[in-house]
Amino acid sequence: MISNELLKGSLKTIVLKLLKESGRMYGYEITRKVEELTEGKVKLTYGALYPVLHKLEKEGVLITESENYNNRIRIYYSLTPKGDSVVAEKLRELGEYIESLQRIIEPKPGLNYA
Amino acid sequence: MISNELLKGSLKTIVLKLLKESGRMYGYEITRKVEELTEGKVKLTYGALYPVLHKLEKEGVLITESENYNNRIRIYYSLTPKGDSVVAEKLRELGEYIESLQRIIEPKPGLNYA
DNA sequence: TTGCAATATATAAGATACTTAAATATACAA
DNA sequence: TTGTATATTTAAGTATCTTATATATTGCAA
Repeated sequence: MISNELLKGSLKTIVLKLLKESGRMYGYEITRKVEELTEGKVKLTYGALYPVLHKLEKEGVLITESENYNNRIRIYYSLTPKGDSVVAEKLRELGEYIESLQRIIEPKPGLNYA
Repeated sequence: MISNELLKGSLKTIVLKLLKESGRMYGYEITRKVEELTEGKVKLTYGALYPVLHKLEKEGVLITESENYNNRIRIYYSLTPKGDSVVAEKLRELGEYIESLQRIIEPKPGLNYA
């Protein structure tokens, strides 16, 4: 059975997946990337994103590197080895959930032409 | 942009979609149906389902008919005309969200073989 | 040179959704 | 008579997300 956490949000999984793909990213960059990938349809709020990043760091899923760019602080996040397995599991769960949703909401071909 | 409500849950949409398809259903039946469709992967809890049904009724999205079956009360829910348009909108939103999620989490073919 | 948009992070307060748990009640099988 | 399946209700607690505010720099346009 899919963890019920998923019912409440896929934010963590999204963040972890992007970090897995990009190697490392900073918070602001993550929000940009999600907007870009979804053509503006999904916008992460900072009030949701940063607390999640901090939490994942506390849990040992992410590590940070602070860097300066144009006098602006950038805090890069990347996956720890633990993070690698967490993201794999989360992706599996989200994939299953999407599949389940599609089974529920997609019209059944056999019924459409009945 | 997709409503952020969706980030927090797709339960309402699931319920409305099933009612749209079946004409009318009672609460317990909805939980069975979801389990069946998802091969046990998604289980609705009563503590979540019934409050949602009550709320949707209050909002004029659903109407109820109480019936007796084997001395057990069954409260059948069905969509009102307002419910018909609500479910259409919710399904559109959920579809868009699923599509967005897939764009984020699905491996990009071009990158896999690069 | 003033003001606004974009960049970049942080966090408190509030709203909402979902889980867990407990209550009630009938039918049927072991 | 004990347990499982059916059927609904609701209170208390937790977690997540939104909204709003704060801080600070860069760069462009008025």
